[in-house]
Amino acid sequence: MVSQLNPQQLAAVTTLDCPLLVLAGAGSGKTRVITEKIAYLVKHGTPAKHIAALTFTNKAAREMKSRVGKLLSDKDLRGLTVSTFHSLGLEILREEHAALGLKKNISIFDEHDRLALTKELIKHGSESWDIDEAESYIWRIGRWKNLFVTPERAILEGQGDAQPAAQLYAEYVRHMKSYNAVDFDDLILLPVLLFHEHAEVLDKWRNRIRYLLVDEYQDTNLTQYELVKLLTGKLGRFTVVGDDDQSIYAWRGAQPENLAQLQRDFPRLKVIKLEQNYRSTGRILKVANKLIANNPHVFEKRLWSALGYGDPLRVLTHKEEVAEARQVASDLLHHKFRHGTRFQDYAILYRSNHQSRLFERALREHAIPYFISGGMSFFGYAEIKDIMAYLRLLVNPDDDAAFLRVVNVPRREIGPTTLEKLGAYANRRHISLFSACFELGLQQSLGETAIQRLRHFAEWITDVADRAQRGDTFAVIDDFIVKIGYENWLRENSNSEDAARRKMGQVRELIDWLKRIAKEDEKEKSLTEVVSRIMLLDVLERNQEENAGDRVNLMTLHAAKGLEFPYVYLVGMEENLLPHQTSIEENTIEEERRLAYVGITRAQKHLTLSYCTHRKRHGEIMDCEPSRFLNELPEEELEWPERRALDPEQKKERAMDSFAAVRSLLNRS
DNA sequence: TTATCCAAGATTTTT
DNA sequence: TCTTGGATAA
Repeated sequence: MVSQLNPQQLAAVTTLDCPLLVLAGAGSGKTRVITEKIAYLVKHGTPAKHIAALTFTNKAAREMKSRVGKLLSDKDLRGLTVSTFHSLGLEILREEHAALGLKKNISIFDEHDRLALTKELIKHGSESWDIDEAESYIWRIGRWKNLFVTPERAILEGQGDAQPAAQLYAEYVRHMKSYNAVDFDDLILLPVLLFHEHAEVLDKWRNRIRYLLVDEYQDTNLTQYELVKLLTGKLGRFTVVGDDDQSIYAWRGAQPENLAQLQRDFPRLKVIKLEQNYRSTGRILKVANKLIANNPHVFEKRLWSALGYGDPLRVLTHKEEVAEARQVASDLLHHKFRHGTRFQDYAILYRSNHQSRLFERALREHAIPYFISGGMSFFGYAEIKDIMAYLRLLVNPDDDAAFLRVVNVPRREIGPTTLEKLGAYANRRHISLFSACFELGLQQSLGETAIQRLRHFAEWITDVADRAQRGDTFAVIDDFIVKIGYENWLRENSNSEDAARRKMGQVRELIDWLKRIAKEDEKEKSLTEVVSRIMLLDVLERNQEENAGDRVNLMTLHAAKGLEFPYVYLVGMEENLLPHQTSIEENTIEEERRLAYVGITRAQKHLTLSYCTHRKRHGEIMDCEPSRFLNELPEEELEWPERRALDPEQKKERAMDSFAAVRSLLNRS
């Protein structure tokens, strides 16, 4: 099986004596290299329990697990870690919580909880904080966490305008700790801090993970890189696989520079390039190479293919966005019938989610089945958040975010004023809202009825948590959802009976999902484990099952990374859309170019690009220019009838050409 | 405490 | 244009 690898892939798999960076171009078989390498390691004396492979998404981890499963026996696989960075972080935190001063029942705060906490802190805190800046403070705090900067350092080193955020950061950390909660960034940051401070703990983990593989390495941030360095130590027993041309998450803190940094930190680093592409035709790769050549590169790379040259790429021009959607839909349908393909062979890719609506409508008009990935997160639904908050509260009653979310849902006549006073009291005493409910001192700030209501709620939570702990956890959960009359509450708060039914369906789906997670793997999981596990999962896992069936794929370019389709439509190729307007303003064109590159390299056989000359934006019809990226593609590979001379240079060339043509005609006669 | 209206803002979103 | 959230009135 190893013999089927090409020479570069083989070298990547068998190189064990030095740290290794694999620069894997799009479609060059990087997942294959990682999975084969895990098998190779096991067969050459490293037990699976000492190997860890890290990915960014649960989906990638799942895929990798299943592929390794085909290469190794169950016995050989035992103890292998294939997980996301965040899951590994959670595992470390759970095992080492004591060293960090945390309790075992850790809550995970999502974006929403984070915002709620921040706003709460701003309201009760220093004058220098501005509630309207909440989002930007959060962004800054996240930045610091990703750059491995502690509050102390942020305060010391922060420039004047960063000071309020730095102060808030310190306060935020303090509160999170008292809630026994962590956010997504903490799942990486806290293990790193722990390893820095406790050499013996680090040793333990280094001994456990003796070989580390990292997928999509270009997407790591500084803290994640620090974690990799700590775990692998000076020996650098690792293989990281990445592609700087597919770095599209810099806006989320990813540092593609980590690729180059590796060479400086590990002088013995070996670099192997995978340049043979097994996905696309030669022509598609030529176009992609040409486009990405406009970006600066630390490592030069040139993809090639043995799959034949293929058809020219088409560029479709449309008058406006509705026409674009309709033409793409009918073009797709014609193509399907002419070539006898399946709907699932097609993908429509766009820059931003709102573009999907038009395509949905057009596909429906043509009775074409479709499937949208991404968009609304499962955890974006209020009913899911409510139930999750209840579950979190059962696991960890000190989780204030969860407490606030559900204390009055359904209505328990505990209004904002009561909560405000309770919050102020809890804040003074440095305790959670839940604990505050039981304190005698509360009588000074709150009336008797309010206190009674709060206590009643808190006691009820304690009681349910107790029962869930002792008895059949899920029976208790089913029971409390009925008990609180959640279904009725949904009915009262929905526009229609239909909507209420749908929402209740979602809740049931969540509970079923929880049950499934509790039972997966050999050992039964505790509610704590299930709840934190589910906080790290999202839409994708759910969509996984729904995606069955022969349907056209609709998704953003970000969501398309890692996927491939025989026929791809890359739509909305216009200035201000791709590249996105804000990217133009902030001058982050290179990342937009990579985004276009990712889109192009998804196509196996045929790629159609499309743009509009006019588009309605925020209700107003605007003129659109074709994307600069279209002009960067080699003209001879495109079928673009409407191509107009777009930049002055080309206009000049064009003019010269026709001038020459006329002259040669004249000369002939 | 809840319903309703109006203004503002509108990328991408692995966990 | 459409959604969301804040302010206001009942």
